[in-house]
Amino acid sequence: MKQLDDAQAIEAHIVRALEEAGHRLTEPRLQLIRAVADQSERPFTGEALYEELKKTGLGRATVFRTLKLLQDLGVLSRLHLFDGCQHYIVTPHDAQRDHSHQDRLICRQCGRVTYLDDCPMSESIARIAEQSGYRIESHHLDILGLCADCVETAASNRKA
Amino acid sequence: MKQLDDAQAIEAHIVRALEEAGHRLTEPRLQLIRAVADQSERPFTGEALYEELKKTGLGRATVFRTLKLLQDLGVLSRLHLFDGCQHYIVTPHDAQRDHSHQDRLICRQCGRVTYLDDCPMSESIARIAEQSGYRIESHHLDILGLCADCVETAASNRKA
DNA sequence: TAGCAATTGATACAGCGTCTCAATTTGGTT
DNA sequence: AACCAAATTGAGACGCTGTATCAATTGCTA
Repeated sequence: MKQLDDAQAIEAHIVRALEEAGHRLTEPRLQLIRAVADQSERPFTGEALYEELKKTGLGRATVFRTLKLLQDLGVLSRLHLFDGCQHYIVTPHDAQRDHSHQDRLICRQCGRVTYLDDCPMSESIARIAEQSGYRIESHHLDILGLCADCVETAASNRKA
Repeated sequence: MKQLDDAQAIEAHIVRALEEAGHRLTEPRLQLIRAVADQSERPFTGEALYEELKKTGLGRATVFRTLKLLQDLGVLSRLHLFDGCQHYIVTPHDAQRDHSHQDRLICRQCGRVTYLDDCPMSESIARIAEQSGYRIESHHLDILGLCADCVETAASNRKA
């Protein structure tokens, strides 16, 4: 399983992606990037991020605009959970080159997201393409359950 | 690959699911179910469905309420595409018992959805659980590409 | 350091549903 | 067949998650 980099590395990486794409690194953007990098393993909503950032003066539009920009750059992804589609999360660094897919484990209790480092689908894709006639371009795999920590918590709560 | 039943079978099946769960089969619901069954292989939006059904007098709230009800019963699912999360589609009959997962092929051109009949993940799940420590409960696999028809159309357009 | 495009914030608006509530319909019951 | 209680409906207000507009501001580059 993949460990995400620390907040500082993620921040630097997002900043670089932004500048390489020819966008300006403004104060509001930097603030947002910092907030996002600090949360890198947990999904967050745009609304929650706005609530946090508006204290320092950021506007609603700026928050959502920047989220969209970072999605377009591939450094943020969206999560589609049972209770809605409004969650964002930092895309792992090396998944960004290969836009073709993402495979992740999502904890329904605490929201933690863990990325698989080797794709369990790689061997099946060719067969599925042949059987179905589809020209396959990408896929998304979300595996849902309880992470190790939450399993443990649940177990000890049951005992107590 | 799985062929969905014809519209009539789907309609009957949804009606049965509704009644078995103790809900009433009203005229508005029947109209909605018919409209949905006719579209069974294609995703549709709530808005489009409402546009169609309001001609016969259905209200907006009824349409969305019924969509939600049918989702809760498991006979409708939602699709999360690049351009949003507002698409619904009929869940294949035998995927309903086993709520634990769905595996599907989605054509980005025409929207057609095809369901896999054997889950390509079944062998990987145990290993992933072990390596990650997660207690895995379900998963969603969406494979994106072009369906056979759309591949062909694209090819003949290129020739012309 | 001046200039000008990119960016911002305020605010109105849009898409997709959901809530409220009075009126209607349903399925079961006499 | 008419009655009844509960489920359902439709109209329209509302809510959440963003987007568009536009004047004011800021960052890069000459």
